[in-house]
Amino acid sequence: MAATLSRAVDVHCTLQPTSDSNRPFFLTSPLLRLPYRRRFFTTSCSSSSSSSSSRSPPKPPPDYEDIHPRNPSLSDQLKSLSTTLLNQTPQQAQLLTKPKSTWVNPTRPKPSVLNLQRQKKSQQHLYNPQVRDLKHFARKLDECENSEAAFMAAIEEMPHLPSRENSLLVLNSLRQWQKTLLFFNWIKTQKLFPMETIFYNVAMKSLRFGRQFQLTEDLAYDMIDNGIELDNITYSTIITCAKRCNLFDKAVEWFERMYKTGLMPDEVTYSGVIDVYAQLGKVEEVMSLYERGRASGWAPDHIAIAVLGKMFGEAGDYDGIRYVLDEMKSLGMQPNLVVYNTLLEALGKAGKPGLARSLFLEMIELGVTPNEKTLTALVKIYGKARWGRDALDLWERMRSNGWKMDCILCNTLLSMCADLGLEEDAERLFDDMKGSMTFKPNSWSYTAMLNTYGSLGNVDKAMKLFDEMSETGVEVNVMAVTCLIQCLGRAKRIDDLVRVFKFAMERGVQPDDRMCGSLMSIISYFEDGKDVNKVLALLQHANPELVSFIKLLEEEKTSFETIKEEFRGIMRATEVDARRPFCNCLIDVCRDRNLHERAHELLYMGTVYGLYPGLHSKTPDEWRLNVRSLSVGAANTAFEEWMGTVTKVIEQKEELPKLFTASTGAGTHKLAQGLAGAFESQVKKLAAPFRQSEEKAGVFLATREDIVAWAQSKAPSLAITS
DNA sequence: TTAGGGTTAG
Repeated sequence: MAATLSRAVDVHCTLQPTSDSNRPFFLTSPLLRLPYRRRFFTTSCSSSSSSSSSRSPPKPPPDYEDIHPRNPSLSDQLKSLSTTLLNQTPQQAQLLTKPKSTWVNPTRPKPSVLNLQRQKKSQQHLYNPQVRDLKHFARKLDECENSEAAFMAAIEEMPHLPSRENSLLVLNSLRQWQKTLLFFNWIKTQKLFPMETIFYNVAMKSLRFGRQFQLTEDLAYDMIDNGIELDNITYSTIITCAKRCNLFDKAVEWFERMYKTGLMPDEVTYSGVIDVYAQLGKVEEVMSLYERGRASGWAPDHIAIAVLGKMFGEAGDYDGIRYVLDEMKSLGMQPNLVVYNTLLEALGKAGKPGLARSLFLEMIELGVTPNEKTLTALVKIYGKARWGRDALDLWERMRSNGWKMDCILCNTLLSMCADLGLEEDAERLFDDMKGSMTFKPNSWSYTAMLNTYGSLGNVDKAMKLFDEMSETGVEVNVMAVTCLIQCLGRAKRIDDLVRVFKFAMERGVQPDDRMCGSLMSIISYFEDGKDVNKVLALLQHANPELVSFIKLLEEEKTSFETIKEEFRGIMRATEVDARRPFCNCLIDVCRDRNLHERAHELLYMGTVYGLYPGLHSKTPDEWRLNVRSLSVGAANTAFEEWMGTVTKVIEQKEELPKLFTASTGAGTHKLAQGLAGAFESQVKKLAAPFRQSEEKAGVFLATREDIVAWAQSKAPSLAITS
């Protein structure tokens, strides 16, 4: 079986990044030979543990796409743009065909992908003495019944003539998109003046607020049909409307259309589109657009910078965040509150609590007052990092400075209490919230409290709180139930667990993958017996396929081919975030039942499907095994597999590094709690020569010499042949 | 503040 894992590792490390031929025009253009791209996108696949390795995905198996559905490729999306559309404007066509000359010959214009001059809004807001009457009228229209008849009756009472200015004022004052549309159509039929772009733009803004993309697009087609000019405001409104409706392909489509008509985006439209790609996680495309804009002389503003920062945060990409900070420095830009908030959040997601703390201190020093979002980000970071002292210092600072709190911040503080096991602080805040007029505890607050009690094993308090939640009319949701189930499972109170589960089902709670994961982990606490069957019955209700799969794993005659096929089906049907926990639990279940071979097969499958990125990494001097995201059973399986591979390497007399390292983590993360201890006993069981590092907790080390001696002691034939 | 873009919760 050792060979299976080394096969999987090979799959990870032999693939080169995708070639330029598949990239859209702005990536393949020779215009783009810029530092960022060199640094980030030509990194060849390496097995080192540097952050670049996360950008070198393993070669997926043939059915990978089924399990990880992707958005349509950008090159497909932008094919028309690259091959035809841009060529339609002579200047741009020249840029694409003769790019070099634009750089070497300063007399030629600089390549441009955006208009540096932002579109001006019209300055026609003259003093209108009828403003009050018209706004009052708009309010009445908003309040009238949502039917055409009621609207037509109400419109009779328009206090002044529906002149261009008066109509525009009313249109702009309406809040409900239905009314905006009715009023828009009405003024159109009145034909008192020609409909200009601004009327469409105002109407679209209202439709965007109501997330009505189809109607927005209909208006745009109406403009095209009637020969009314679409300007940058129109396009950016359409694009952001599509974005808000999660119709990213539509956003790209309208951006393409804009170039097609020869209109150049200004910085607002441009950063809007960059955000579209950022939200799709298309980092390369974003950076290409960004760098091309920069090459055109664009000085990005706070909004564009925040878009980049958020994108790198979502990707957990610290190098990217550094790039954003460097960009700001070179632009001479001082971050504003939103940029600080975005970067704090990003640093949290990239796992850099210390840098987040420094950035927060810098922001305070510069006199920027944090808001609820700033504090929420920081509280979350300190909680997840288990930085108790920093968390409590910050909380104290919040109190003494009288910084404003909102419901999300309070709930984040409660979650932090759960992370840090601060029962009394949580109870105090929870009681304050109950007494507050502004925000009462909601299902998030109850869930955080259940988590606090759960993490401390305070089962009775958790049960009592759950009763209170059910009685006070707070929505009993799947997350709260899952927290309580975890707590009851750990306490092995299975009958209570069954009761809670049934109650939740009666209340209409829909089990999700996270809940199934919890049930499965509880199954792995027990080797067999009545309790397991009780939990299996619940899992059967929540996810029958999973129970069938567990039974299949337990049957000796099941072939590896069947396991592979069924595993694929299970993972395909599972939410991305729950796939690794599922695989971990399944491995644990197998090991508890002494099905070690099965456990290895599952680990192999999990590795092939990319559930354990960074499990193995190699440099010439050091081979590492990182089991921090694995359960105890999965970590033990991975360790056995690793040692098997190493033995094989010794057998084949291939080169070995000086040092072998296994990281379990030191127990700051919930999953890692106990992992180091469990790992140590596994090492002892195998008599493997790993010792805990004295400098770094949760790291185990072994030298080449020790490993070779150990392997030879286990298989004397190795010693004879060497 | 009155036609367009960015930031908070399992």
